[in-house]
Amino acid sequence: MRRTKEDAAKTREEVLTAAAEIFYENGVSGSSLEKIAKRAGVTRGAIYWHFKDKAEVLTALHSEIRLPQEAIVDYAIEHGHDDPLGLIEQGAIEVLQILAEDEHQQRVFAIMILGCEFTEHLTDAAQRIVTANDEMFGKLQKLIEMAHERNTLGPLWTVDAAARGIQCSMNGLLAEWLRSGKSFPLVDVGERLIRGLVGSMRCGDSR
Amino acid sequence: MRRTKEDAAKTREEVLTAAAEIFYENGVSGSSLEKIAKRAGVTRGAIYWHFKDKAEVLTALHSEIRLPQEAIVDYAIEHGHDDPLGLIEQGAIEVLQILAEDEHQQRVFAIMILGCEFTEHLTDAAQRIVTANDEMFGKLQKLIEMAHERNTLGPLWTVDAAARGIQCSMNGLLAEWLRSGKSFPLVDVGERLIRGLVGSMRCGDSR
DNA sequence: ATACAAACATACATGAATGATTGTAAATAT
DNA sequence: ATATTTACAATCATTCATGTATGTTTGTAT
Repeated sequence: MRRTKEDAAKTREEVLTAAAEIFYENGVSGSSLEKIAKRAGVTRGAIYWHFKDKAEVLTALHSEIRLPQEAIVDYAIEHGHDDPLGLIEQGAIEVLQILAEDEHQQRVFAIMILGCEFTEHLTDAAQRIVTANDEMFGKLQKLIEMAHERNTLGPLWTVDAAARGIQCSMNGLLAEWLRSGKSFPLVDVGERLIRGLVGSMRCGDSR
Repeated sequence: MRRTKEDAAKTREEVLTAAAEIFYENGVSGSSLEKIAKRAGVTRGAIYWHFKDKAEVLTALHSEIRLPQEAIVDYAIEHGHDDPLGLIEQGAIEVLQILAEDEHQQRVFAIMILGCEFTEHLTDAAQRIVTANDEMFGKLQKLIEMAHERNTLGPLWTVDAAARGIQCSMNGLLAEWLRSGKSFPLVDVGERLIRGLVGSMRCGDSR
């Protein structure tokens, strides 16, 4: 029964893959470790060997992927700061294109925002999303602050409102897309949405 | 112990209020009927008298409030169709102002979109939200179609993309606001967001 | 006044999920 | 070659929520 280290790592991965599927199908609280184990072709014992409990399985899934929020801003930072608003626009579109192709990321992301319960006293899993969102907001703020300093931010917008607006629209877009079962073209809608929004933030285009 | 009809209706309301609180604090699946009963000052027996099970409590909560999506479109329909885009703008802002004042609606709405799990095979509770969203999308489509026929829809947008864009942005705005613990001014951000978006949809303002 | 039904409370049975414990075969270290 | 640890499987006890069944009190109709 005892396997080599590579085998162990493989079963660990298989458990995570199975967990992503089961979580996606039944929601986190609706998924028992028994179901996950059965799907992965092991027993609960194997899961308890690799992970402390269900929460740790979720955490492991989360740490596997990068949130779109993080990716958008990283793109902007990576590509210089000549035109902050343009960078946000480009970054967002890039991220959407990548995410639209990656089914595993879609599943995990769906679990994070749809199959997980955000309550008043947050679970640590939900807390990570909140934290990532906050960080992303902070970075967005800085980028838009730069646009503001260069007088390229239209009169309709404040720095904070602009950052929130982008954050809300992007998260809402992804949430709706996943919730609707990907019933509309993500990149097409997203591109128009982000162009329209950022366009309205540019000086002279405000109204 | 037996109370009059008014007393019964009162306990029913108290159960629903307690349920909203408990669901909001612990999430739907994390809430037992025992907790709800204790909070309401009754026993589980009382809950089972008024409702079939936990799902029916949730359904009762849902049917109490109107989704913002529904309210926005109804506003537009109610106020004539001279300027469809303007009506959407006004309607959205109206709805935000009302929702920002009503704590109970906020709680129930938070339960619906954050404290509930959207899975692959949806629960009937989640299904209702999806359906309501779809209906709202259809109506939004019609409104924007009218704008399109009057040639007031900018070249950046298609009818479908515009409807999706508004839907995603509004839902995302509310979700972020609630998820962040109402950490930013909803009406202020929302007003700029919807003005910016709708502004970009108007002819001549597209880019 | 009596009979019945409404509006609950109380008690119990059931099942599911969890966490812990124990068993064990194979890999690895010595 | 032996000891030890790894990587699980199998079993078990406990908790916890649910659903149901039954009991009890009080309105209300006749």
